[in-house]
Amino acid sequence: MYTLSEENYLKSIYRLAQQPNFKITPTAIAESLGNNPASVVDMIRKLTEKQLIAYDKKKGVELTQQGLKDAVLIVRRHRLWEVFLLEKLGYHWDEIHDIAEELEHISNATLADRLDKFLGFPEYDPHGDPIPKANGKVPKPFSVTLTDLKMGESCRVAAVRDTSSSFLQYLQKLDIGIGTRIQLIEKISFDNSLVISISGKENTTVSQKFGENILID
Amino acid sequence: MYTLSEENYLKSIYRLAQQPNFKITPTAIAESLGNNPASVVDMIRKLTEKQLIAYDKKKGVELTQQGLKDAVLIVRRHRLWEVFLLEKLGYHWDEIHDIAEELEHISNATLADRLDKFLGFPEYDPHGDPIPKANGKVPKPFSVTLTDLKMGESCRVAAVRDTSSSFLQYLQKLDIGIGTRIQLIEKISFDNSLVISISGKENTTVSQKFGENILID
DNA sequence: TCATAAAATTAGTCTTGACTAATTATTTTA
DNA sequence: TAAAATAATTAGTCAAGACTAATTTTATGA
Repeated sequence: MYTLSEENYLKSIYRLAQQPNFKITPTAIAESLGNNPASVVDMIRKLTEKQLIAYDKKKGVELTQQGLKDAVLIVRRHRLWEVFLLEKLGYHWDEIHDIAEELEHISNATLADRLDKFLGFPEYDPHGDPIPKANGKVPKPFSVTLTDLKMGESCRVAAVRDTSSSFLQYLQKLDIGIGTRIQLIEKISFDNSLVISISGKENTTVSQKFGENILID
Repeated sequence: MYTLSEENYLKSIYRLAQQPNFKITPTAIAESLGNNPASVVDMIRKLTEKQLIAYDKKKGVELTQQGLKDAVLIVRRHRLWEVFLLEKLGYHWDEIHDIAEELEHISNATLADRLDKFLGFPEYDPHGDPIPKANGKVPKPFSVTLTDLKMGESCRVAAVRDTSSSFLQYLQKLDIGIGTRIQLIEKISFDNSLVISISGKENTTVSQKFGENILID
């Protein structure tokens, strides 16, 4: 289909486009890929020529219909492989992302669909992100975070926003996974820290940033 | 680990080294990869510097201990993925090679071993080639072919030598797969064609070349 | 053994996708 | 609004890994 690089740019642009009202600038793409902005400008030119994106100084970068379709397919593959790695091969939460980064680029007309079937058509990946369907439809993502809870309320962890391994390892340490029950005990108004009870156990304090990265049901 | 290209060269050299008494020349490598000999010379230099191969004009190219170890691992990954694609995802015999060519390059310390376990530690891949073990040991390959059968004898198909999709598709047409029973009815002395009965059905005539590519038990 | 063919090698080029440094645009902010 | 800061872009470079064309080595066979 496309080169490794092209696919990574498409995916990165797709991910950035998930943030509502966010203007996708060359710098933003550069940061998300760890590349130099100059390199990004080159690739923007290339992808524009291939009609996968449109770039307008005012609006920033946008995926075209074709670009969106392709990006969604890459994300679909990534998330399906994550499910495979976790459920079938027994990897941990924080190990699967990097491997899926490589697996997602394997292109074969029916691979994603066969894998999807083999896995039982999962709707969400192990990080709770929605897995695009074969027809390109994307299940609704979770959007409420821990910080939206009211005092005393409890919830189930549905997904996480940050997927860095430092965050995922922190979660592991706190014994938090998909489905874990969390109750909000107190909000510290000084810095919006959250005092929570995990699975009914003793209270733990976490930062606002932490809370914003926990999506709940 | 290494670049895509480096890995492909290693694997190609390993495959060529399987043919006994075969001198691995730049031209041979070039042909097996579909590359230009000039490109091969460049890569021979590079791999020699990395101490993965040794090149001697008299002896040709040989894998060093390290090179052999790495090549075996790549072949291990390739063959394990082939088993996965056939057994778990339901691909056909002739579709899996090309996909495994991509999957084999995914490097993660434990991926091959986890996959191996998940598949039940298979000894041979769907083409009947031995799957190197985690410790680098390679199960004994099959070495007797259809042409070694005596008149009237029958056998089981254990593997195939040629893995081109034209051959594999021909096999599919003849309804021959791993495990299929074949009886030798007659050898035509003129051109060594073989008259065989597949799974006890009516007789079929195949060429000597065909027979040499069917490994049997 | 010498001429010819084949193989190996060298030299130089190309493309991809990165980079740095320099320049130009655009935002901020004082 | 002008100066300063930030962002975007251009120009030029680099490495990997392929190529072609030319040259040198090595084999082969008359």
